[in-house]
Order: sequence, then structure tokens, then C-alpha cells
Amino acid sequence: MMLKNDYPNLKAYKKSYAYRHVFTAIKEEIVSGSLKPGDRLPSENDLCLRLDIGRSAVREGLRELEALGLVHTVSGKKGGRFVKEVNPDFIVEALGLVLQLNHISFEQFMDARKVIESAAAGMAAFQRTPEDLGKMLRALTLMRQSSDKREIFFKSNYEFHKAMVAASHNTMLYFIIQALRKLVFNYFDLFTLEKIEIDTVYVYELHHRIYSAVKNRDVITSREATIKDLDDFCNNYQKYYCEANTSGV
Amino acid sequence: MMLKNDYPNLKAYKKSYAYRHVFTAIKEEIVSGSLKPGDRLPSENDLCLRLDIGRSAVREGLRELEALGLVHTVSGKKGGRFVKEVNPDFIVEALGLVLQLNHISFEQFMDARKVIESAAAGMAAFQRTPEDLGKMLRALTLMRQSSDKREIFFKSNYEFHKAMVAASHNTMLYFIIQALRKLVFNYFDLFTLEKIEIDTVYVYELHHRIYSAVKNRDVITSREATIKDLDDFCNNYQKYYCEANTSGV
DNA sequence: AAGAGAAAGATTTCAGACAATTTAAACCGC
DNA sequence: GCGGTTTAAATTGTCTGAAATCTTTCTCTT
Repeated sequence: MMLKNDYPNLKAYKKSYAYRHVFTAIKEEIVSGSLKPGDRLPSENDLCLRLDIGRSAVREGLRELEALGLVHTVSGKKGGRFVKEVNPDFIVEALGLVLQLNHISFEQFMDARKVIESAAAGMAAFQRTPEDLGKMLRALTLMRQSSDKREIFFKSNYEFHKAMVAASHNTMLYFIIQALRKLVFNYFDLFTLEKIEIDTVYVYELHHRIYSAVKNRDVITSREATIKDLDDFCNNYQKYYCEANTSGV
Repeated sequence: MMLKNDYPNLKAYKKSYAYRHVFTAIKEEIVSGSLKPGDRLPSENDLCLRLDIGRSAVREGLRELEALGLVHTVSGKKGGRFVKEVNPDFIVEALGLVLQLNHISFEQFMDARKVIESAAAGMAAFQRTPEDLGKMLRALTLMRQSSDKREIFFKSNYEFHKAMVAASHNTMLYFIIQALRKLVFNYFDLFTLEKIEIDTVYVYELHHRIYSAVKNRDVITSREATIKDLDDFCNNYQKYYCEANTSGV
């Protein structure tokens, strides 16, 4: 037997499956930087020719890349596959699955956030640069000015925390925390969030405390104020969540 | 025109793409629990018939599930797709991409681990139950007994930390930390790790300190000893990594 | 000039055939 | 009967060609 395979197959990828080869080949190009965010991948047919692989295998490989959030697909003319910006979306997806599959409660989730974000707050107080402080201050100022515009207030609150975590200068931590923040909106009852009333003056002052602590390199206060902020959020959520559950339907 | 679509299409999924429908449908079944870990999914052809969707679309949907680590594929007779145990593998993948794409250094990565694991150590000192202590003690005992067997020593070290993090009773934190631990071996120079010499008596005593602190609900010591452990690891790695780089090729 | 409609270029889907992989059963030689 | 070999079966993997769909762009009519 084994006549067909007497000679080595010219397709080097044959050690594994073809779709896997597509995945690793393109991932390599992205990781190495020869494909940058925004770049467009060759069309499916081009990839077929270039890699000497059928369309279905190419498509499956691309689908994996898409699932991992490295590329996104646009259909239609001028469409194609484009390399995505590095983003925490896949971490959000991954942690979201953990959340769902383990039926993790809101409290437990928030506990995790508290310890991680407060740690980042401590690091920020150590590592912050004047530029970091500038970004935080801009977001803070916007918070004060937009106390009557809920949307903008929330947005600048978000930006403040983003700047604060960035001030820790730890990219790993930054992505994990960003992912956890996004997760709140993806997996917990948004309707309840909508109803939460906020004392904008109080919230502003609390955030100003965080800002001052980071500025003064006061690790302790920076951590404590961050925990307080998340605690308030947690209590508010539960308060309104309970009210909704005991009164309604 | 538009004669064909005068009547609503019976395929409800048509709001989106077919492969997406496959993905969400099966993900739902897994999340809801009607498909449990170890269960086998219907074969590709069955899914084609059941969902009234072509095979390539079914395969692309399944490929996404596989990329997210929800199922794994076995080819051949008796093969098929099987639901995987909930595991941190896809978090590892996600964080690994962040690591690679941002060219995060070993030091920065370890800094992130330090703050998160020490936080978990603090929580463990609060939350630990007698059962948790039992698991930690078993791993600790194995460490002492296997001080001359490097493999087993490392393994029980790993188990000790696993038990410690589990004692925090925070599943979210548990998965994140497990993922970070695995990441070390996936993305940093393993050869250097191999060469690290360890003072097993010292390491044992440090871990015993962690154990005692958790047992005595001593949050501060629990955190500090955990940081010390990671610091040692970090220093050892860098020491041998530097030696390798300055002496060899 | 504006809007409807056709064309273009890409992805999406489908159907069907064939290849590869793995397991299980059938078949032999002894 | 036993052990090894061959064959068959079930499932995933791959390839191909055609058609459908989606979005942009151009064109033509009004």
C-alpha cells in the first residue's frame, strides 16, 4: 500500500488541518505587525490561491479569527475582512461565558471588580504621570459640568475610570478591567441600571477624592475611594433591583 | 420585482446570517444546561436537517463555538463535537492575544498577577472554610514530602495556589487567576523556567506562612506572603534569563 | 437634479462529491 | 479460539461551482 504517500506532500501545512493553517498564518501576520489594524485581508479567493487551499477551509480559518476578535467582516462591495484594533472584546466574551456557565452572581462579580480595580487605583497613585492627571482632570471637569445630563455624566465617569486605570501603566490590568466594566452592561439587567438615581454632586466629590489621592500619590485613599465608588454602585443596583422584583409582576 | 419575498421567509433566523444562528442556538443549549459537558452534539448532517441550513454554514457556526472553547472536535467514526468542561482556556487565549499584540513585558505581566493574586489571598483569609484549609494543607504536605522531586514539587505548589484561590470563593477571580497562571507557560520562555534552581525548604516555609495566615484570618500576612512568592519567582526568572542572554549565543 | 434601477464586487449560502480519520466488525491463517 | 489484517461504516475535512445576498457605485429616466 501507501503508494500515494511515498513522496512527501508539498503542502507543508499537511501536518495539521488546512483551516488551522489559515488561522495561524494570518494570526502570525497580525501579531508580527505585517498586518496592522484597519488593513484589509486578501479576499477569500485570493487567499485560496495564495495558500493553495479551498474556500471552505479558508472561510473556517477566518471564522476562527473573527471569533477571537482579531478581524471583522464587512459584506457587500468594498467589503472584506479587516484587522481589528486590539480590544478587550474577546476577553469580554470569554469572561462572559465564565459568568454565564458558572451562574456567577452580581455581588460576586462586583467583588472581583472591587479587588482588581482598587489594586489598579493603588498602582496608579504610584505610577501616574502629569499627562495621566491631565486626562483624569478633563474627565472630572466634564463630570462636574454635565451633572444634569445623565448620558454625558455617565460617559465622563467611564472616561475618568479609564484614565485612572491607564495611569497604572499596566496594560494587562487595563484590558482586564476594561473587559469587566463592559461585562456589566452585557450580562446584567440594564433596565435596572437605567432606573438608578444618582446624586451627581456626591459622585463628583467621590471621584475628585480619587483624583486628589492619585495626584498626591496617596495609595491608601486612592484604593479606598475606588472601592467606595464600586460599593455605591453595587448597593444602588441591588436596591433598585430588589424594588423592581418585589413590586412588579 | 420582489416576487420571491412577498411572503415572509419561514426561516426565522434570516434576520441574521445562518452560521450565526447555528452558533447562538447551540450556545443557548450549553448555557441553559440542556447540553452538558461531555455531551455529543448532533452530527453536521443532522444539524443541517434539523436547522434547515447548509453544511458549510453549520460548520462555520461550530467552528466559532470551537474557537471560544465551548466544544471540541474529534474526527473519525465515533467522532463528533463534544461539549467541553468549563475551563479557563479561552481566557488564556484572549489574554494571550492581548499579551502578544501589546508586547507586554514579563515584569508588567507579573505585576498584574501580583496585585490580583494578593487580592485573592486577602479574600481567602476572610472566606476560607475548614475544607479549603484541608485542601491547602494536603498540597502543602505534598510539597514538603517531594522536596527532592522537582516535578511533583512544582505540581503541588500549583495545587496549593489553586486551593488558596478557590478559598476566596470568588469564581470570577478564580478563573482569571488560573488563566494568568497558565499564560506564564504559554507565552514566556519555558527553557529559562526549567533552569531555575529552587530552595525547596525556603519555598515550603513561605507557603506555610501563607497557609497559616489564611488559617488565622490574617489578611495582611496572607497578601504579603503571596506577593513575596511571586516576587521570588519573578526575580529568579529574570536572574536566569539574564544569565542565559549574557553568556550564551 | 433626484430617484429608481442595474451593475459590480465582495461575502454568504448551498449542494454534492470526494478525501482523511478513526472505530468497529468481518475475515482470514494458524 | 486467537491474533493480525482487511474491509466497511460514520464522521469530520476539503474542494468546487453555482446561486443568493449585501452594499456601493454608476447610469438612466423622469
